[in-house]
Amino acid sequence: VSRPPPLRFYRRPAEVVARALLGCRLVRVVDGRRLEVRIVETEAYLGQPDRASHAWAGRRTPRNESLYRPGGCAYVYFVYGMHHCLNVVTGDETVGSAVLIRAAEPLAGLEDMASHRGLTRPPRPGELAGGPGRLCQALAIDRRLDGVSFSTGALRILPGARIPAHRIAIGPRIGIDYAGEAAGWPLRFAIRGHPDVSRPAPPATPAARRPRRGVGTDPRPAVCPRPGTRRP
DNA sequence: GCGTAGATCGTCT
DNA sequence: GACGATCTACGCT
Repeated sequence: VSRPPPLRFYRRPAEVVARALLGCRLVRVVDGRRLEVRIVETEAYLGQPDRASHAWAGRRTPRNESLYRPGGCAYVYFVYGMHHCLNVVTGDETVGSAVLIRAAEPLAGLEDMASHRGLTRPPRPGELAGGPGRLCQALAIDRRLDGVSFSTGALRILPGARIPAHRIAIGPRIGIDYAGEAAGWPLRFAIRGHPDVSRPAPPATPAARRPRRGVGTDPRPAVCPRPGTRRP
């Protein structure tokens, strides 16, 4: 009944796609078994102008080659000697931009996901796919899926409920303190208050804001390039 | 609840 | 030879 989004869905600026992917479903077929999750947290990486991006300053190596493909395919990389991270490539093949899938809500195949994660006891909220490394482990995603299309095959994206703006929390990205000015850019998107989000979301209204860690509390300047512009 | 350390290796300098 | 777009266990409050 629901088909993959058209390729033009992906061939837009990364921050637009990052927001649009919230609520979409991710379907993984492995060993003939179907695993399904709903995307609840994403981060945009803008490519050349973005110091946190693997394509910063036009960097291009065998590892990140998939970033320089047209939007709509996967970029999977290996970090910290033990974890994989899944990205959705965005824009056209000159940009090097992508969206990191940070967290998802398990919908189907939870037993298999728990098994992939090495869990014996019942999973607590966020324990199966709350975090980029956990998500990849739960869905058995590794470098073998680097470059595959999200429209066909073993890893698909399907449309989901559109998340209204007031349900979306926006803040700086996680784990990129080395990125200078880009570290403060508001490129992390999450469904506000969702239990599977990898870190706390801010209060619903600015008036209710209290000192707290998480999306929306970083004091650094929130400035990032507008789509199509460049920055030194 | 919070902060910190250690794991572990592909990749690029 | 250094360093991660991370996760977990552990110690302390």
